Amino acid sequence: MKKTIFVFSALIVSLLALFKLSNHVYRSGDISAEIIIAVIAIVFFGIGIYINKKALHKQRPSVVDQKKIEQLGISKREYQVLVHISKGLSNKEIASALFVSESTIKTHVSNLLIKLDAKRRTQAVQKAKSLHILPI
Amino acid sequence: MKKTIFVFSALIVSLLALFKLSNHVYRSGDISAEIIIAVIAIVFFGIGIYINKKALHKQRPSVVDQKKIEQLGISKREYQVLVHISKGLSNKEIASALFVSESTIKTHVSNLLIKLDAKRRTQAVQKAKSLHILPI
DNA sequence: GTGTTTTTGGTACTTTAGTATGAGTCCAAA
DNA sequence: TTTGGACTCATACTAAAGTACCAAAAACAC
Repeated sequence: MKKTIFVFSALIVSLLALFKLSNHVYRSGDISAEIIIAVIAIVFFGIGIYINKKALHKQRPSVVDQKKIEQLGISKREYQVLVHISKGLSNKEIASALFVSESTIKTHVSNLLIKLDAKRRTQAVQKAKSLHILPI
Repeated sequence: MKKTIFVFSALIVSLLALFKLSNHVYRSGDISAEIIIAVIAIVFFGIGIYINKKALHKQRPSVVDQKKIEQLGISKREYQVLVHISKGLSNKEIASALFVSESTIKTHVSNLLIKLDAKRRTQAVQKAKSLHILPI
C-alpha cells in the first residue's frame, strides 16, 4: 500500500515536470512537438506496463508464505517431505531421497496431516497450495 | 501473432493521428498544451496496461488443454474423477460425490493412472497439471 | 550443561489405494 | 443390428498409506 502511494506520487511529480519541460523546450524551438509527444507516449506506455506487471504479481504471489509455515508449526524436515509429496513421490521414494527410513517419513507425514488439518496426502497438498505454503 | 501485428499497426496509426490532431488543436489555440500532454499520457498509460495484460495472459495459460485430454484418451467420467482427486478427495468420497460405487471409482482411477503414466494419484495430479490438463 | 524441540526409528495395527479380472448395461456409429 | 466404447460394479488380492504408540539420538536455546 505504501509502495502504491509512492509510485503514484512519483507519477504525478514526473507528469508536472514533463509539463514544465515541454513548455520550455517547445518555446525555445529546438525540438519539434512531435518528438515531445512521442517521448511522452513512450514514457507513459512503459509506466503502464510497469504498473500492470506489479499489480499482476500481487495477484499471483507464487511465493511461499514463510510466516504461515511457522504459524502452523511445520518444521524444516516436515516441509521437505511436503514438497516431495507434492511432486507425487511415495513414502519409500521420499525416504531414499532424504536418506532416512520409511518409518521416519510416515511420522513426518502424520504430523503434517495433523498440522495441515488434512486426512490424506492429496488433501494436504491441496491445502498447502491454497495457503501458499507450496508454490501453486 | 496476427493480433500483435494488428495492435501495433493500430498503435502507430493512432500515434500519427495524435500528432496531426495536437498540431491542429494547438495552433487553433482552443486547448492548452498541458491538456494535450495529459491526454496523450493517459491514453498511452492505458495502452501499456492493456498490452501487458494480454502478454501476461499468454505466458500463463491456466486453461485446460482439451486436445491433450483427447490425445490421452481420457473420458469425461475419468476427467471428473481426476478433478476430484486433485481436490484431495478419497475414493469413497468421490464415489458419493458422483453417486456411484467405490469400485467404479477404483476402475476409473486405475485407467487414469495408466493413461497419465503415473504410479500414484498424487503423481497423476502433478502430471496432469504440468500437461495443462488440470488448471495449475 | 540442562531442558526442549526436532529428527529419527521401531512395532503393530487399520485403512485406503491400486491391480487384475470378469461381466453386465447403455448408447451411438458402422 | 451388431459392434465397440464408456460406464458401471463386483470379488479377491497386494501394496501403500496412515495411526498410535514408544523411545533414543541430535540439534538448539537458555
